[in-house]
Amino acid sequence: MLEKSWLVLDAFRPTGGPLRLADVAERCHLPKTTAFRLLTELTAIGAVARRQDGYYLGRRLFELGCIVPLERDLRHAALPFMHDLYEATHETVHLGVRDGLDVVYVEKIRGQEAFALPSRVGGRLPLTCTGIGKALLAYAGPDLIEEVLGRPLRRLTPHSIVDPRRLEEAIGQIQAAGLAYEREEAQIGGACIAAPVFHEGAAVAALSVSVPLPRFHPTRLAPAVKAAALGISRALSRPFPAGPV
Amino acid sequence: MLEKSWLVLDAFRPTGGPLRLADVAERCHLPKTTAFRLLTELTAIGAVARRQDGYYLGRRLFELGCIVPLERDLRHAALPFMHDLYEATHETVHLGVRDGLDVVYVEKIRGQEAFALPSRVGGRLPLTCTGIGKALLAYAGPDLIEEVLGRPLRRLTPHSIVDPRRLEEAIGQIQAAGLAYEREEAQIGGACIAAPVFHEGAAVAALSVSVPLPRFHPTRLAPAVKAAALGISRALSRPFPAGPV
DNA sequence: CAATGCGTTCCGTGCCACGGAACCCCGACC
DNA sequence: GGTCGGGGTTCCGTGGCACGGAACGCATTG
Repeated sequence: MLEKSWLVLDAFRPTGGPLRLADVAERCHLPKTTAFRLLTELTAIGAVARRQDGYYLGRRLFELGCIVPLERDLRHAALPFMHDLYEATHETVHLGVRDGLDVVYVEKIRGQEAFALPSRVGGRLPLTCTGIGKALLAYAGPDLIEEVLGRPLRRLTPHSIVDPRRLEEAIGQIQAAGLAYEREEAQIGGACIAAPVFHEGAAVAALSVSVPLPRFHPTRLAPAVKAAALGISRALSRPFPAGPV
Repeated sequence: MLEKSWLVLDAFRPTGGPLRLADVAERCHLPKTTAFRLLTELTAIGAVARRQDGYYLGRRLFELGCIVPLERDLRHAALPFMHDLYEATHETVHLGVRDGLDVVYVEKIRGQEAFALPSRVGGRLPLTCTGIGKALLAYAGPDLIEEVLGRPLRRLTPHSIVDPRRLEEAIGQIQAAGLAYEREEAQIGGACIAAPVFHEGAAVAALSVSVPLPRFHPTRLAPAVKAAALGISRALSRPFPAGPV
């Protein structure tokens, strides 16, 4: 039952709803009755909310989601530096972590002249198609790099890197410079520059600034991104205040 | 099983972990074996993560929590205005909604000289002890006001309003001015000013600026808070872009 | 009116959630 | 070194309940 209930919750990706009973049943490949039963229970629990137009993910998920410690602690450390970076650039600032072969976006400050980006907090994109992902990959160690190079590379745009040799080359450059660049690999018309954030010698996250391509001036952005990432790394090496603020 | 599993997840409030098996069992009043079984399954699902020092809430909750639509849509609309307000004041900016008799904090931008506040995103505080809560209450309609006034009022500090007559008076003032003030009711040494955010004639959220008391100048803050809240209300009356950004 | 599609209820069946007891491991203490 | 206690893990009999097909109720459409 438990596994099925999470299947149901996942059916609400990526928008959180609204879904009708029949939609949920179909997405989960569950009998209608089972889906109904699960939705009813999840609604009682608060993990799902029912409105006139259908079911939505519910507040209880929001409340628990906010206290997931990894992401919470990382956000806590990173947000001041991200705000500084945002104030310096007024462009979209992202913080992401690696989970398997994906970037999971942990925080995002949208730029003033925001353009549509495929990223969202809590969302995932392939490591190999994004600045953050490549920065994380470059410092993830030889085993993971090997693994990634040994698989078909995913493509988000015609510019996405799908040639393992190109990727290997890019990784080398990232390792040399401590910075990752991305041009239209995740989004046509978009570019970004990313730097890894370290904790106890490992790259636990990466920080990026995303820009429309015509406005992309790497040499101008690089020092600010690097400084902010370094600031976060330093903040992460200090102990956290105990308990909730 | 489903209900018990959410009991287990709630055992991780408010910090998200670390908890040992025995802690979880005790908090949930469940037999150790049951708690172990549930934790093991939740770990397999990704809702809980196990580390050397114990169990934590897991990433899957984070990912789903980010797409809970009410909070997501409200954040999306409010964040630009909150950033503007933050840039104008450099103080802590909150956005909260009402759930039952609580404020649930939906977003928070921490001030540069942050001081410890009891609020956190995804957390709850009593309506009657906070600026946001009082703003929400004032526009929640007579039934809820009656209900709240008819119950013992909760206290967070010695300054918290626990006299129904005082609260009623405060509500009247908020309704007259369209602004709620709070002085040391939620936190000794803290103050804030809050304004409601409307959507289709109802106060669906409220926005506040929180300040250490010595720095609290309501007349200076009021126009900015009110303008930002109005901006959010306006943004909420416009249709949203469909799907994830 | 009939058909269709939506959600909801009913209930027989067999799956599995439950949890006490036993077990294993490790660290602390005598 | 042996014992104890506390942490977690495994085992398995039992009865609780998850499951889902079928039936039902309602609204809409042709």
